[in-house]
Amino acid sequence: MQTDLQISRQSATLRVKVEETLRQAIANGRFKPGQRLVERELCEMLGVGRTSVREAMRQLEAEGIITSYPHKGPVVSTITYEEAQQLYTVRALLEGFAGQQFAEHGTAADIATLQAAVVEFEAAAESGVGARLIDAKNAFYNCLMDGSKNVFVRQMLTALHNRINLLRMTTMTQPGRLAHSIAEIKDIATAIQNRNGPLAAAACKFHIDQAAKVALEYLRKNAAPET
Amino acid sequence: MQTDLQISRQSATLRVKVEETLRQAIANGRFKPGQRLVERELCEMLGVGRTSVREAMRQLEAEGIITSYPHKGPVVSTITYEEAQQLYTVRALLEGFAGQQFAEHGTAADIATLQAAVVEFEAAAESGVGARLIDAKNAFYNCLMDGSKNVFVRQMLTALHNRINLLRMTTMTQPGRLAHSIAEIKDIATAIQNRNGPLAAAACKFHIDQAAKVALEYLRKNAAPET
DNA sequence: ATTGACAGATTGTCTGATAATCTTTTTAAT
DNA sequence: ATTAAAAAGATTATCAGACAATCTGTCAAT
Repeated sequence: MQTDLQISRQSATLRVKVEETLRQAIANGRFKPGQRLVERELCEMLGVGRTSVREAMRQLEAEGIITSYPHKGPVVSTITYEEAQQLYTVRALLEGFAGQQFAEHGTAADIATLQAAVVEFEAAAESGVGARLIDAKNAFYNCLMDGSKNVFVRQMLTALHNRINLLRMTTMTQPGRLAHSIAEIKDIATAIQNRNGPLAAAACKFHIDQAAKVALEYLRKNAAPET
Repeated sequence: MQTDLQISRQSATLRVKVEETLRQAIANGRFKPGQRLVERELCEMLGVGRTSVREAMRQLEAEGIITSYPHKGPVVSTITYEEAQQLYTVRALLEGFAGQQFAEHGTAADIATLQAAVVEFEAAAESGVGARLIDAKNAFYNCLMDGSKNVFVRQMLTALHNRINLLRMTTMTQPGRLAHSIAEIKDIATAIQNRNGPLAAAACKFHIDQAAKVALEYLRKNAAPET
């Protein structure tokens, strides 16, 4: 008797699918920050009615990845240098917390999962396949977020990740950064495995701060403060 | 030439007004947690079309104050004991951060505003007028949030406050709690004024932890784990 | 008591229409 | 020619009506 027999869950209201599609399209750069999202075009492009598109917009707007001005319609959100700074700051705070909680209250199974994610991350890095690396990274962060044992922290971090993605600046593309990144992640995992809460928090913060440094540096150089 | 001359903000698309109205109605208990929000009823009640109501729903859903299941419609969110715990935990974390930032980077003007808020809070407490007390409390927290100088922290804390409000349990109704509350708030303000970051953070955390203790205690007693 | 069919209620989604508002172009005045 | 005012065009905001899909409760049959 299998415990998990889910029929392909076809339901998931159209609107949700639209949300997912658009979120994805924005995350992978199909729609770029600043770009207008014209209702009618989206309807045609997606083959759905205005209702679904408009409701999905409200959701994405609430998530912060699109911004809309009354009577002008939505645009993909842009992030200023200052906002990026703040984004990374609060991310460091929350992820540090998650790391600490993980270290102090995570189950053995949680830790095993985290270690597996680290291993896969290394393998992915070695393989050089971009998509695999991204998946591995997400798996790691997902595990870490769950470690907080706090739904709200998870929600907030997910939202933050989505918004940081807008920077379209996979900090890992920076030469040499990847190696450091791996080392930092291993430090995090190690601290957690050793049940050292404060050290885990510090490692998380350090990791994010390093990523922030690279991203902000890049942002400053390619500063494009448009309207 | 006045720098701020806002005409009654007539614009604010209908949808936004609906959001505000409903948020308010939920915050003050007009709609109680668990209660269904039937689309048609809301339309009649508010005198607006389904479009506006549905889009407002998506917003409130994203904020977490309503929850909706496909084909069953939205209900005012309920909060379990564990969720309440988590809510207060992350609130303590963020408010602690805000307090620390305030102490370390707040301007003299910010501090003056905070002090004024504290004074008004005391006066409001003395006056015994409930509404005034609530306003004063909000003013204080608003000021504190701004002290973080971080839009995202502000957004997150606002969202958290809205959700905690669902508990419909103004921790201050607890006998004797108000006096403690005032003392704690004064401690926060003092630490900030002394530019003592860590102390300010600790004071904020302590304040929230105390509030959490009262709220959770109350929740446990009146535990009503419905479906 | 359990099952199954049926009716009623409500949501999900589409379409068309109209008003409100922004943007651009054209026209008019200096 | 330059600037201001007016007209046109485009897009959003909102409503209303319709229909399918889905949930819920009722009631008879086993």
